[in-house]
Amino acid sequence: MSEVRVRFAPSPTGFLHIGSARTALFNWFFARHMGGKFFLRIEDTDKERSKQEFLEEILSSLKWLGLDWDGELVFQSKRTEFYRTQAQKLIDKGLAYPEENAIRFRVPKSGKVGFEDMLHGRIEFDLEQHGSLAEDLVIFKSDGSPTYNFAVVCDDADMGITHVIRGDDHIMNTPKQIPVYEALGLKPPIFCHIPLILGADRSRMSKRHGATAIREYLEQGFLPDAIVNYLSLLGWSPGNNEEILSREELVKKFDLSRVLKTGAVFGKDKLEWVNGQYVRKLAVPVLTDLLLPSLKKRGYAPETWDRVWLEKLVTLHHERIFMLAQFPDLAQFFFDDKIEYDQVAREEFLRDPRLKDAFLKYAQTLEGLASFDTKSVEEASRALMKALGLTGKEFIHPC
RNA sequence: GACCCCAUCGUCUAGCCUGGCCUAGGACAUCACCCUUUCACGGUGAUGACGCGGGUUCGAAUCCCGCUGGGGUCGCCA
Repeated sequence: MSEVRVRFAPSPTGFLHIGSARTALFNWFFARHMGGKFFLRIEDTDKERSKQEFLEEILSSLKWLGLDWDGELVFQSKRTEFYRTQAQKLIDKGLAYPEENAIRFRVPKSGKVGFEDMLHGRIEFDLEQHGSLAEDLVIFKSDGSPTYNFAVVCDDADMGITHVIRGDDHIMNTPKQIPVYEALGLKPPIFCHIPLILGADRSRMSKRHGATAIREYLEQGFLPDAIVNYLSLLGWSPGNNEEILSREELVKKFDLSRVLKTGAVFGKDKLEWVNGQYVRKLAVPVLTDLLLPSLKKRGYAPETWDRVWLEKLVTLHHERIFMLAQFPDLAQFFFDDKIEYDQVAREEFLRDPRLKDAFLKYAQTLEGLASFDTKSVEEASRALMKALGLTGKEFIHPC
């Protein structure tokens, strides 16, 4: 088989959505696994909604996830002449016609249109009983730009795309695109419609289900490798019980034919667990560097703090962090003396009458220590604890 | 509504193609216990699923049909 060529084709009309990222990821895995090419095409034919900031956001999110692409970016907005040439071919053949300022493609009105989907097998549509397929397809809008369904066909063929891996919300677009391929005398690619990522109510994931933009996960302190790992497990599995897999292992094991046909609910609990697994694998100096931004965001200036001390602090919390942004809350007592005490904790832990003189005694005990080191502090603490008749929990929380 | 897709624990999934090894395995979450002077990490265990009904077969989670349920699409948006 010839070289595999796939593409991810986002529209710069919003941030990179977690679902789109998963589609991009599966394309990328497939390309890298097969030793093929992964291209990026920017579908910016909607002049109103396409924004430069969104394009930058999408590209930086892809880079953050480690999804590198081959070749130059392809901008649909720069290829209008190409689409126009293609449309003219159809007009010349009598397969398309101008209507007002738009151009419509004459779609076949009877018979069947079908295709062999890599995941679903044969999917077929009966044109006579399918309402939305009956109307002639607009391929050029009256503002002079091509429509999605037309530009996609022209580009996928022109770019030599061999496999179109996209969300299954595109299944109904496929019977619109296939006749265009045929009319243009082009060979359709292999289609593979993968299920969408769902929210808790099993409808396609959107803002009301929680964070959907990749950048939000970055801000909350998720690690890109963890996101990649978690996303790869949504709708796919290596076939055994392995769950924590490195990027290299994923590329090696990824098999498009093992992708599930069922939509998967995005579960933050498990993502957090996966992220925690990755956090624990990090070396302390590396983790410390990753923690700096969250500290700065809180208004602290960690770069002025003693590095050795900071790393000790990070070591102390290493096992507790599952999202980087938690750190300032977790460790605030060590670097912020202006914090408010926890009212609930106060009620829960300070009511015990046995604690009455505990603070004073503890302070005296510590002051009387010959040397202030881990061993003697611990021994003195244990002794006092025992003398007061307190358990570890009763003693540690208040003191 | 029409068309299309889908259907294993609460969630992510293994098993399904190539029926028997499945009294359905793993993970997250939950609960209990262990470890631990707190929390957390780690360990052990518990709860928990083949949507329903018909077939086919000696035998079905696995194959077929129907039903039900859920989702998606019906733009000069992409």
